[in-house]
Amino acid sequence: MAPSPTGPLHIGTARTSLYNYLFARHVGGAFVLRVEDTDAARGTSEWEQDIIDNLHWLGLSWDEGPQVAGGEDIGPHAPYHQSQRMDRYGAEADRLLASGRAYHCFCTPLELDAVRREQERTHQPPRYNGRCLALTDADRAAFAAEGRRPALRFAVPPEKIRFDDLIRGEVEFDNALLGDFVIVRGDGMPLYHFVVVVDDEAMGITHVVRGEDHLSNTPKHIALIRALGYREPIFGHIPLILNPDRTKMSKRKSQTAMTAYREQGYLPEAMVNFLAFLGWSPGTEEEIFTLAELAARFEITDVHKAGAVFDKDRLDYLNGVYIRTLTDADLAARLRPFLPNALGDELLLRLVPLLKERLVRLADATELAAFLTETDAQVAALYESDLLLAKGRSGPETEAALTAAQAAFRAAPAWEAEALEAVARAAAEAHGWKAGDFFRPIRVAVTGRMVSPPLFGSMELLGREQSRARLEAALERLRA
RNA sequence: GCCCCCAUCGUCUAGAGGCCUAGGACGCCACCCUUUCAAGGUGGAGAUCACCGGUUCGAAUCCGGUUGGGGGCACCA
Repeated sequence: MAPSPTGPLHIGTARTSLYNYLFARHVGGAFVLRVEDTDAARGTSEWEQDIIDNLHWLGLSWDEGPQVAGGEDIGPHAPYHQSQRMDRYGAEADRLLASGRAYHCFCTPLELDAVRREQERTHQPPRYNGRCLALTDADRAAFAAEGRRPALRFAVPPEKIRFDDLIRGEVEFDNALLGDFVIVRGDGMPLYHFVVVVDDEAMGITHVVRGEDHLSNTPKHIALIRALGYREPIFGHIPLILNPDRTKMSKRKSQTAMTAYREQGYLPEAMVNFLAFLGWSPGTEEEIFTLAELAARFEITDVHKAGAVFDKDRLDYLNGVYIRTLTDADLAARLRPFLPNALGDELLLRLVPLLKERLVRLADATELAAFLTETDAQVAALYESDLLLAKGRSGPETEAALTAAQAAFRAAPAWEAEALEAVARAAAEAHGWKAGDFFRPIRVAVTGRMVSPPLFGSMELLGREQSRARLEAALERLRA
């Protein structure tokens, strides 16, 4: 896997990494992480940090590569940062130049742009016109004297390239349709298509599993591989993850940063399960799998060819499923970052059973648990007196009901959910109200909200004093 | 424009010539359960398998074409 640190870990990159991981684990191979940081203008170590952190968060581990951002690379072919492998690229570029498979190009961006526009105007394919291929030594000397720094272009052999893709089967391209592309910039910086090929050889990469957006780059890579005398790896191009409108998933139209999902409280287990099924299925009706189970079942050749829309509803569903399978202690620990410190660990552990079935994302707990750490005044400020009214009931009627409830709670044998519920139900019946109607003003008074965790459990956790005080405050509000 | 890839319910998918009057899941609808919200249970709507031809006794599955969609064509990765 070779991410470029030009932004936070993208959902698509995460899925490609996952497939690489599953493939490598399934066949007993090595999963290699290489950082493609040749574009210094766009990449930052901050992004590398984000990428590595989130890959780890998903549970992916690699056999070779940087184990921590900024740390030392481990593996037999270190370093795994392209920015640290410049010597090798230089040497291989020289080889290509010496053998005549590549040549210096002195065209300026302006000139290239003009040519491209002219080609567009005359409906010609937009490719390099080969002008500098025919340069004489004198021409080159003249350009150099002008101060022009030549880029190195690969002279693409005009031949048909075919390869057997792990997922798509036999694919054929005609490289005669390609222009000679730049492999080293004028400033000496080697470019993607070139460094990828050099590194794959140097690192002994046998299988390249990447996004379908690279399918048409592959013939360039193969041409380069042949020119350099390298071994040809096996390629597999996985389908793209799509926006709802079926275009390639993008920041513009979807939430693509893995961090954002993590911050909302998606579980890595759910994300992995979800991502794995975007383009692959075990062929059965089972749908819940751990990473290890996926690795055991994953067959790269069963991966689909068509793109898959990122269906957030399904992710939400899966996340809920995973949350419900967590033990209370585990869920409490995972909930910790989403709740205020004022909510103690002991209280949190007692709260968890009340929340478990109600959470889609961990972050949903923030609102559901807020009533426990808000002050009585804050809670009272959350609602208007109208909110206390059960459907079709007046203020005085509700006041009477709430007064009856208050009295019932005072007589409760213990401040504990079951006892509270029993007395409340009895009071509701005595009052002639349906339980649901009777409970509504209590809920609003105690939590400040119409939606809350189960009422009596909530009151138990809140405690006798605060519950009574909030009930009293609501009563005052109704009298006013 | 050129090249390449793709095509089963709204979405993710099962399906490798007869088991398909196309199965599951999400979402949606209804009902049940129910203290709100959920969760759970039951049921339902939803796909002439993009279309047209062919091969075959038989095609969602094989072949060809059409249409539609997507991706790529940088001194980005």
